Amino acid sequence: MSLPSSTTKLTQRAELQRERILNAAQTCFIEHGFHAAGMALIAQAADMSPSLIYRYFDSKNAIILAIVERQVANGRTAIRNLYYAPDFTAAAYEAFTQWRTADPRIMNAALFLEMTAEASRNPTLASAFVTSDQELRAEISNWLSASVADGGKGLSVEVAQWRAICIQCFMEGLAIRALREPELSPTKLKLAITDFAAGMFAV
Amino acid sequence: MSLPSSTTKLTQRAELQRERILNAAQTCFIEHGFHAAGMALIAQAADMSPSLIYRYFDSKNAIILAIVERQVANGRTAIRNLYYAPDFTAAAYEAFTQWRTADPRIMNAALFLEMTAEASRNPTLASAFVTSDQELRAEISNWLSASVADGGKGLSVEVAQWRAICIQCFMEGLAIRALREPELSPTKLKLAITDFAAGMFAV
Amino acid sequence: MSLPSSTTKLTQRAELQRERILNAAQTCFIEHGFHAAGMALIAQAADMSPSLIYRYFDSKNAIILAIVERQVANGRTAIRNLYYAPDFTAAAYEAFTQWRTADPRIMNAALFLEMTAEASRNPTLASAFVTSDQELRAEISNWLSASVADGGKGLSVEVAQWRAICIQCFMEGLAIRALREPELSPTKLKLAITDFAAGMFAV
Amino acid sequence: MSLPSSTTKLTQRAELQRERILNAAQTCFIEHGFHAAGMALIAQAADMSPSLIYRYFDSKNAIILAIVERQVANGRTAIRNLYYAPDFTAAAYEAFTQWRTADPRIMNAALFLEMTAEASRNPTLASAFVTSDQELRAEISNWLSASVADGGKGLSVEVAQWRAICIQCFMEGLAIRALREPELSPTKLKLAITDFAAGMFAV
DNA sequence: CATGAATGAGTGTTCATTCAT
DNA sequence: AATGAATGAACACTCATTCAT
Repeated sequence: MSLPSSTTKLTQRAELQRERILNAAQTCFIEHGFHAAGMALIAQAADMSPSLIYRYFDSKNAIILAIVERQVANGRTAIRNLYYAPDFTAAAYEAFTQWRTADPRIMNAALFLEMTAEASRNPTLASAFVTSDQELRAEISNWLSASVADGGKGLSVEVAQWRAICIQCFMEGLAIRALREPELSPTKLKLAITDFAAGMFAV
Repeated sequence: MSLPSSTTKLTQRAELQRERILNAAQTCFIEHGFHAAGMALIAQAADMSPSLIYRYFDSKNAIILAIVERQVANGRTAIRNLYYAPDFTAAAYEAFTQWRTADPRIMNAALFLEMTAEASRNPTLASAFVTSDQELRAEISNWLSASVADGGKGLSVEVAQWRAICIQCFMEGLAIRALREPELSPTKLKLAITDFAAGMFAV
Repeated sequence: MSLPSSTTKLTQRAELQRERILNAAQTCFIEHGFHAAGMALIAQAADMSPSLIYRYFDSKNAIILAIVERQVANGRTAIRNLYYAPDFTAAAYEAFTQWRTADPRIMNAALFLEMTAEASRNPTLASAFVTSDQELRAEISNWLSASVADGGKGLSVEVAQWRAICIQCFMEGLAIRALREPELSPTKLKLAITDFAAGMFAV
Repeated sequence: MSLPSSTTKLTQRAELQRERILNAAQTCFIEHGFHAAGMALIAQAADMSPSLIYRYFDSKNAIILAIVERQVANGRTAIRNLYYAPDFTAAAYEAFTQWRTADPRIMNAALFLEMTAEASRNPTLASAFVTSDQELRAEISNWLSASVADGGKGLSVEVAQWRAICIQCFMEGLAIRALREPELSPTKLKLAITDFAAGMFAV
């Protein structure tokens, strides 16, 4: 029992270091952008030497890839918060707010947009996004078509599909608003969300 | 008469050169991203030497700034196409399609997102966007609150304000969709737009 | 006539720079070896910035390749000195001496050996050497089989072929001696050369 | 009695480890060259961790030095094969062949040349070679001047000295041929060797 | 005895920018 | 107006070496 734990510990340490690097990198990427954040800066943020990073990641690109993967996973939980919430407007407004956090566990808007822009040039990213976005939308669609008793909105399957697209566009549009107009009046924004939701949830 | 015309000609030529550079730069930025597109590449695309670019722009950053400014202006005309159009769905779908063009007169989605992400780091950009986006939204709002006879939707001024926010989010959300799921089913997308518009235009 | 000369001048300058770099690189390679001579050192020796080197050569490897090519060409003239000379012993001894010069127009022994060793790992080099060495040997062979009246040694074509191999081995063996025993007694060495030549030139 | 044996065992083990490292290093050096073969590669070839190597050698340079020393010793036995052999031509041709083996007990041509080139920059190496090469040549000389009854060639002591130089040059020249023209016709090469030997062994 | 973790100095290379012509 | 030549600072990355365990 002690030996297995020892070997596990080694792997755990490595995993811990990887996460430390990813968090540092993410912070740097948010603050300076993918390219402007050099390995030296990331290393400094992770409190280690640049060379050590290469023990855990093959290249800077591998770091970016790893962050993208992690964020794709995080994205799903972010959406779930939306339809598990009792008050859609409040939840969506919080989403708007959170787009600007630097918390590495939560998707950051600048990172999201830069990743998305990069997808138009990097096929690997592109196909990863296609898959993940379709799955995400399917989940939204399921929620909309579930019965009200089950916490859904009771829409027909067909309608749910269109509406899922609308909601996805709207929520991601909020990311852009969050970056370009962070001071956008909360009152008006909440009214807008409520209005939008009313249309989307109408049978 | 000859001298003034000569100086005017020079200025005209200068303006022409600036535009040639901006067009070349924009193409390069779309294809490779802001940082990966080097001055050498831009110069080649503009069919001139890199040094000559510095006669017309102080730095690479100034080029980016100029493109942003130009695009801010273009953005307005893009939105206008929307409410001048008889068929909103068709117009919005065309907007989705055009987000991916490389035509320098039309806003490109990758460029738009990269610019937006950059705004979170560059205060100059940020304030430019705040102003331009507010103006844009005001225009949408005016359209929505104009009488049907005048080509508007006859909404109350208050409601029009919220709806303008919704429409802005939705249309920009389409930019993200255009990049991440370019193969998204046109049929479903059009249905989604129609559905969304129905809610937005309802009195 | 004037314009062509102008364009020629530009090319001449570039060619001059290339040669300046090659000479500097060769000196550095001789003094420190291929790998230990960094671009910074070469640049310093050429009295220019490291980046400027990249205007004239694609990579450090391209520089090495260029030096090899140049030396392959030089090798031929070196051999020719041998059989144009009235006194073979004196000429061969001078060859021994010159193996250690740093003059970039003359093959240096350390460079020669390092290039040769590298050939066992780099196929491009390898095939370049095969060709050049065969041509070189053919020339020696022709010399040996030419009539005495024509400055040759009057050997049969067959014998000349073997002897050319012997001479090539011997002369290149001198390169190794020049490096490992630079203080080798000139007297004994000359006697050795004379003795060797007597055997080689005997009908 | 137990303790001494224990320490002896340790020393034996240490010596074994050193040889394991040297063999691994030599293989790597032959395959990749001195500089391109990193400590990590050598360690992997020796099936141990890079850090452990430093328990047995002070530095990478020390490993190179040790290999050189070992090869200096091996060189002597290689030459002995030559004059112990009944058929000089066959023996010399085999030497040509063996210049390209990777067997760490036998001198490899690429290694030999790289070491020799290095000697022009490293005085320690240089003086080691001077000594060893002189001894080697003395041995050849003794062989040539020994009576035919004793397996020698019966040459005068004076002539033997020159001829030894010739033979050394020729045999080492074969190393260069082996690297640059490994496909050199065996038939012609053997004829060349025979011809050369005839001249060398003539009284 | 043996290792994985860690580092600092160095590698070749790129690129926005300046300047003489 | 226009260019080729030139540079310095930065880049991602490597590697021989050390050290705690």
